[in-house]
Amino acid sequence: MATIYEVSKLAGVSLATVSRVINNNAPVREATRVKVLDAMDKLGYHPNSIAQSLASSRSNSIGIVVSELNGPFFGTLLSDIETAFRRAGKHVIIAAGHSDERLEKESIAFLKSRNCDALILHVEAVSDDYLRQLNESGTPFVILNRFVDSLSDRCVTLNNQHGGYLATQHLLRNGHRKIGYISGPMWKNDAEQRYLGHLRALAEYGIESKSSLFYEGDFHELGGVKGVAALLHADAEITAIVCANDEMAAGAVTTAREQGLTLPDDLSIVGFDNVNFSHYMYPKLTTIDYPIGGMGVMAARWVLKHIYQQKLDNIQTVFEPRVIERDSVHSI
Amino acid sequence: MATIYEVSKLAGVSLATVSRVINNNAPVREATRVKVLDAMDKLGYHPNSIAQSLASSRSNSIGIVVSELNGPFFGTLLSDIETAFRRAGKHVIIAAGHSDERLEKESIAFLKSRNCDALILHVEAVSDDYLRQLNESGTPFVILNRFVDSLSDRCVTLNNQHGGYLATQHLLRNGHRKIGYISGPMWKNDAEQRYLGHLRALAEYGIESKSSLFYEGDFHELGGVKGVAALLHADAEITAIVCANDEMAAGAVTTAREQGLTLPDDLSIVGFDNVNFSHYMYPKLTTIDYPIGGMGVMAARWVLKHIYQQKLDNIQTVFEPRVIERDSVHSI
DNA sequence: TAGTATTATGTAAGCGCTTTCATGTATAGC
DNA sequence: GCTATACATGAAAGCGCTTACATAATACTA
Repeated sequence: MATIYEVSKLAGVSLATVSRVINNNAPVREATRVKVLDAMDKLGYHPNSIAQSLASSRSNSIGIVVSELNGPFFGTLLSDIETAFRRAGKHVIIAAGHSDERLEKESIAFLKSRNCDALILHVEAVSDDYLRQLNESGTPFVILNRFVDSLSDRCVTLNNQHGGYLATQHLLRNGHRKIGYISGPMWKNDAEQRYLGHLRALAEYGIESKSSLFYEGDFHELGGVKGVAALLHADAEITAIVCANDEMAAGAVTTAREQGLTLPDDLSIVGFDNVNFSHYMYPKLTTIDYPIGGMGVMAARWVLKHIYQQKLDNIQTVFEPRVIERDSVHSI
Repeated sequence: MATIYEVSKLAGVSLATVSRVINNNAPVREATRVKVLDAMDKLGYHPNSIAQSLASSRSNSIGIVVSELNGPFFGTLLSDIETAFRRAGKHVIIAAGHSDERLEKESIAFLKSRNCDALILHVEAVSDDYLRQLNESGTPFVILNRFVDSLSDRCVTLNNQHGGYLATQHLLRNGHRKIGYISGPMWKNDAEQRYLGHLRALAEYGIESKSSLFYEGDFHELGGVKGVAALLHADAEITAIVCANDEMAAGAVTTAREQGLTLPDDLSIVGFDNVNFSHYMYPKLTTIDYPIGGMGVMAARWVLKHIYQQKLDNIQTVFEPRVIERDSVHSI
């Protein structure tokens, strides 16, 4: 592998000059630039990014921690983030936190030891305090889907409460009054917020919430499976269920059908996230759109702007959900 | 950030000794080691991985190129690869090739410029020759889901042909004789192999293949949608369709139902890949299992063994598919 | 106990770049 | 034509490590 030294030799200039044309960060006479470019070409030279990083203390890498690498939700997120960064010549290093405090911390430590210039964090288990502390420690980061006081400018969030509100409102508007709710784990902020939105919609229609209509699931298929079973058992007159994410909705649909119900006639279901399989389902799932890709891109833009000094405007930090009407809600 | 120099100062030893305890690659007296460890602890020292890489010309990073970052298939793959490497203290850099020759080459170039110690490639558009050439160029790599002559020891593949055979055989065994086939793009090796397997099964039952029963799709939902439409139109007596992947199967199911068919009674469908949403479908999809996670892990083991000298045995290079029976096939 | 083999540690030369500072060369203003 | 100013280039000192190679300390042999 050719080095900058050989290029400078061939071009008859100094190392510094070659470096300048590589980085294009200082004036170089056109003729010189051409000489250098030619030499690089002739040698098939590519800068050694490791050496660049060491000398400039910039790794051009961004660490991402998400809960899971698989799953439709994070796939979309990662895909869009990667595209945004690669376009800028940066690369991403990805680690999975598995919604576990220890693993999340480990992932962050790992990424820091990798000299990432910045981190994008979708973490659920670590505390706000930990994040505030991390903020002191040097490595800049932006937080996805979570609002942390005093770090608000680095948080890219969805208005989860409004999403929960919309889901239930949609059912209410379609005439449903006995509405079950299958929640995510309530210790997760987004799960809590979505539920709060649900309650707000109920309240607006003067409907009182009953604990028999609530089931705390796990954000996975199984939660939906157990959830419908429990809900239907507790109150046979339920006509609709909102599931706090699409995976649980998938489990709910399957189980409801297995119990002999026809969907959506006997039971309406609305999901949350608008994950890509939601329209492969039958009936096609009515759900709340979570613009996760756009949020990822926005996080990337934040990094590009604040860390790499690209002049970008309009960093949007709060995103709004909206309902995607498909076939899983029956009007009564 | 503390450096090795400060550690050596505090511990009262030389840089070299500190390096030795970090890397644990040369004898150090126990007392000395303890002194050094203490000093590191006191200073909160973490080695700078960039500097380590530069000095050792080892980046401890592995580049992965896949077609897409989203999609259930690659999610599983990436997840398992990441886990395997992180356990070994390595990290992965991911790039998307989008099944496009230029983008795939670009991704590879990008990863090489990032000084990856090795690459794991799931590429479809670049030629075998390009890969052989790449092999000369220095950066070692392993190829996923593709067999390249003269690089066979670096190829981790699925027996796609056998998969195609199994899919059709399953239908045949259930009494179907008029079987449509929705293929992936035939220029893709796996699509071709699966189709070959299909033909073989047909031949075994003495059934002649008809072009009216074949549709070349795109491996995406749309391919399935158009595929059923075309097939049903060409031959109304079709009783079953094999789709060369689950996404097309999803499109096929939806469209068939929209055309008024009851599944699986009127039409049986089998997919391929056993992607995670395939059992969220209705009817739950009978499909061919593609052990993509295991294959990814095997690729990782190859790298660990050959590049990082871990002593690992049993690198399996060919994986076998198997049928996953669910509810989308009707016996006649 | 001298002599040799081992083990433990230190010295210093890089790895391939970036960047500050100094120097040199054109251009402009008068 | 001469100084002031901007532009262009080079020299050299790192960035924080690893790793020969050299040397010192210890163990083993006869």
